Amino acid sequence: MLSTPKTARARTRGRPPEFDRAVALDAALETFWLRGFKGASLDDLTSAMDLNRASLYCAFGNKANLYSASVDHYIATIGQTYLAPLFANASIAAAFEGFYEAVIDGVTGKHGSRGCIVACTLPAEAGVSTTARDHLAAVLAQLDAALLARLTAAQRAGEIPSTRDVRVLAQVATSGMLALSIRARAGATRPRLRELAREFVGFIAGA
Amino acid sequence: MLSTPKTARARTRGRPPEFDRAVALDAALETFWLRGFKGASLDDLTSAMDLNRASLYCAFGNKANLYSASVDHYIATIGQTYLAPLFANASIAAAFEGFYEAVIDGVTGKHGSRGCIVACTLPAEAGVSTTARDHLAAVLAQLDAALLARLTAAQRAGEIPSTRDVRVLAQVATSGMLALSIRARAGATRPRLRELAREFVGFIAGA
DNA sequence: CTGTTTATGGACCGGACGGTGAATTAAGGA
DNA sequence: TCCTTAATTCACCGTCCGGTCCATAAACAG
Repeated sequence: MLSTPKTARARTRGRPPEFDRAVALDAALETFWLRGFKGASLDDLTSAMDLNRASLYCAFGNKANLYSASVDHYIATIGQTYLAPLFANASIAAAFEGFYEAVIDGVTGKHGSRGCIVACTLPAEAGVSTTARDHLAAVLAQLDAALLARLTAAQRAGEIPSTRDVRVLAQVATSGMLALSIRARAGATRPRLRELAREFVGFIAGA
Repeated sequence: MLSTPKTARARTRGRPPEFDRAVALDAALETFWLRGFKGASLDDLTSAMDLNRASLYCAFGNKANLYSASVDHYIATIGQTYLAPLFANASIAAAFEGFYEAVIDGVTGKHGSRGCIVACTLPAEAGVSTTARDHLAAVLAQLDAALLARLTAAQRAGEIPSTRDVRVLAQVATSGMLALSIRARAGATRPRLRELAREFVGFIAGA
């Protein structure tokens, strides 16, 4: 029936929704983040989102779509807070210090150390779902690209030798984030994570 | 009834098992590796292990124990093939080249790119199960320790400056493995993984 | 042989799962 | 006002889930 799952809120016909899509996605993200895709039941989701099953189904299609939308929501909100320091700092060292500090803040949140939903829950699904695998690949590529942009800028500014392959260096920087995420999930404390982050910054900035 | 789940195969009374525990664990590992803990049903497991539900339950207790045993089995078998090159190569660079090459071989196996069961399926469970979280922490610490042993040997041999903190460097080396694993799960090809591994070797060996 | 011990095969259980249908309600359009 | 559209409520469905029970089979001890 509905070809597009109402992404744009185009018309104002019919009964208006009683929920805020962004707020609902926040709650879904929280749930998936902690429990993973398979571990989050529809009961978990509807109670966290304060939403009826039918409403959820009408708004997001099904559980897999909701998970996908939650991951995208994560990228668009929390993920951006990770990237913000990159271009808010002049030196490449300060930029990546700020990046990793923001990441550590994100993966050791107020609700406990949950890591990152991408690094900690998507890979499990990627083994059985090709769409999850493609989603994981796309997110990694997106992160690589953002970090690469900052690195190339630094290289043009002479902060990084032109002999260095910044494309691979961006992947190393992404690796640091993945590792911080998994270690946070395993219970590592912030000081330990900061030690690790500092080492990555040293490598990237060429200490 | 049974206080100990028959870990040691002590006596030879009663009907002998028709299955080989190691072979059964191999099959369980394959299943969990691909599908994750929640994604692998008992039907999946029993058919892969060619084992009856009751036999499985008698031998391993329950699904969570079987998963835990599978992860340990992974460490004891495949994990060791990763570590073997570390001490089989004289130079620190060659040692870690061999290590990452073995890792890449493992995470891009003949059954497709599945990454590593630890990096790709354990973190998802660590969000809801404290035993899974502790298991993840223990495995990471174990890997850190193994890599640290090689690094300290290299430092004593003068290959690594004494000013370098090899403890953190070992965590960096582990990070490289985690990243290779997740990227393999996302579908990265071997040449791309080798590029990344080479950069980590340069990082560690101080190229 | 008989009794004991352990593994096997297969049926079975209660519950949780993802998803659906029908009736109701609230808004805009004519 | 009446019709259309869309969101909400709630009960419901078939299936799959992890786990258990029981009768039977195969080994050893006596």
